[in-house]
Formats: sequence, structure tokens, C-alpha cells
Amino acid sequence: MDIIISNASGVPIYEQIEEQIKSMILSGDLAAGDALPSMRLLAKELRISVITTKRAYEDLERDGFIESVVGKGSFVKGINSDLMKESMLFAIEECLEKAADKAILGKVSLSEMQEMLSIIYEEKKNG
Amino acid sequence: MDIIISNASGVPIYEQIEEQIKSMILSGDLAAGDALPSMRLLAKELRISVITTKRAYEDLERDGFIESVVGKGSFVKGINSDLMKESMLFAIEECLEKAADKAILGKVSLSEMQEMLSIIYEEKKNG
DNA sequence: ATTATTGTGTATATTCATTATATACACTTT
DNA sequence: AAAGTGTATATAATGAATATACACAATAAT
Repeated sequence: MDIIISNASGVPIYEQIEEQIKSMILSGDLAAGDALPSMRLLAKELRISVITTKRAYEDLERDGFIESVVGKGSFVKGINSDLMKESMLFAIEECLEKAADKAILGKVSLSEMQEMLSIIYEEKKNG
Repeated sequence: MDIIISNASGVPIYEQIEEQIKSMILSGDLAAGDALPSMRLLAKELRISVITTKRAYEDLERDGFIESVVGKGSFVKGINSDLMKESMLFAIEECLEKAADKAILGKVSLSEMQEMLSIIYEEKKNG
């Protein structure tokens, strides 16, 4: 399981895990029925506490993406892919809203923002 | 002093105050030498603690935007307007980066984001 | 088959950092 | 003296992350 956590980002670890697992489900890297790494194993790999992985899996279960059964493990559920994309778009929207708020306060134009976004996006995608 | 704080946003109150005062300086609503409302008065207007306004003014002073002198009050300093804009752009950049991260994970294209951003920006600016 | 072991998820109590607070203090002006 | 400034100390409330012990299931050893 290729999950990368960054302490510098300010994003809570459990959220980073959630986002990346959702992404793998969306992209097909994880299919319905697939087993996730156990909370303990993932915690060991990432050098974090079991409780943090549990927090992530707990949220994913609450939101209907996975299912955990004691003694057996955690598994990907059948997902409505459209709903999934909806949830992703919503998270993106929240970030863009914050950026727009700051931009308007700071008298930064839309085209300036578009330019910035374009550079950032391509940078992240390629470099 | 027209400062609006929103508890729903998740942004700390002191940060909201800082952003809005910076914005007023940048736009010219506040000029060098102008007196800010006293910490106590602003706290009273916003129905928050003096300590929170102090925290905001403290940060603004640390960053060179204002100056506080005991017994007298807090005042806007002479500002390098370019540096100011730099600092605003940096904050916007951070938000856009988070959005871009999520977009790439979620297989959301750049043009989709541009479209979202455009709608959000215009909505906030006009509506 | 029974039992011990190992691997699952779960629950409790705790630590740490951040945000926000009440209250009392020190200084300046009037 | 009084009323207005900014300042400092001690405290509460929340959220992120943790260590440790608990409960259940599958498996290997006997």
C-alpha cells in the first residue's frame, strides 16, 4: 500500500490516509472486496499509532467506503463512483473558496489566480 | 472598523482579523499613522476576548504592519506595498496547492478546476 | 477436537498543541 | 483620581496523536 504522509502540510495524518485510499478506490487500484492493510500493519509501515489508522478507517467506514470486521480485517465496499467524485469535488471546492476569499481581500484578480493555479497544477502533475 | 468574523469557517478569529486589517491597509482604507480601534474596543464590538484581539495585533506587529504602544494605542505603519502583496499571494498559493493536491488525487482535470474557481470567484465578488 | 498463538478490530485514559478566555497588572492621557 | 491604552498570568475547551490493554477470529501445534 503506497501511502505517503507529510508532516509539513498541516493536514492531519488520518485525513491524508483517507484521501489517498479514496483516490485508490476511485482510480481502480482498489476494487470492491479488496482487503486493506490491517490497521496495525499500516501503522507500522507509516510509523504512527494504530489509533490514527483506526481513526482513518473509522471515517472511511462511516462514509461508506470500506467495512471493518473484527478478527478479519478491513475491506473495500461496492461504491457509487459518482458519489465518490462528488465528495472529491466538494473537498476541492472548499479549498478554492478559501483561496478566493483571500484573493478578493487582497485585490488579486481572477486571471492572476487562474495563472497561479495552472502553474501549481502542472508542477504537481509533472514535476 | 468593519470586521466580520465567521465562526463556521474554521479559520481562527485572530487570523480573520489579521487578514481583514491587512486587506484594508492594502486597499488604502487604512493609511500609515492611522489609529486602529483599541484592543478592548474591537473585542467589545466583536464580542470576543481582548486576548484574541491582542493575538491578532501582536502578529500584525511582528510582521511589521502595525505598531502598538502601551497607554496610547495601535497604529498602522508605513508599509512596503509590494511586500504586502507578496504575503497575500503566498497565502493564496497555499490554498491553491491544497486544492491541486486533492484534484490530482481525485483525477480532476485542470480545466475542471479553472471552471470551479471562476464560478466561486465571481459568486463571491458579485453575489 | 483442543488449545496456544498470532493476527484482526476496539476501547480507555493520556499527552500535547492550539484557540480562546477571565482577570489582574502596568502605563498614559485627561 | 479616573478612564483609557497595551500587557501578562493562569485556565478552559478542543482536536490530533499516542500507549496500552481488551475482545474476537483464524490458524498451527498438539
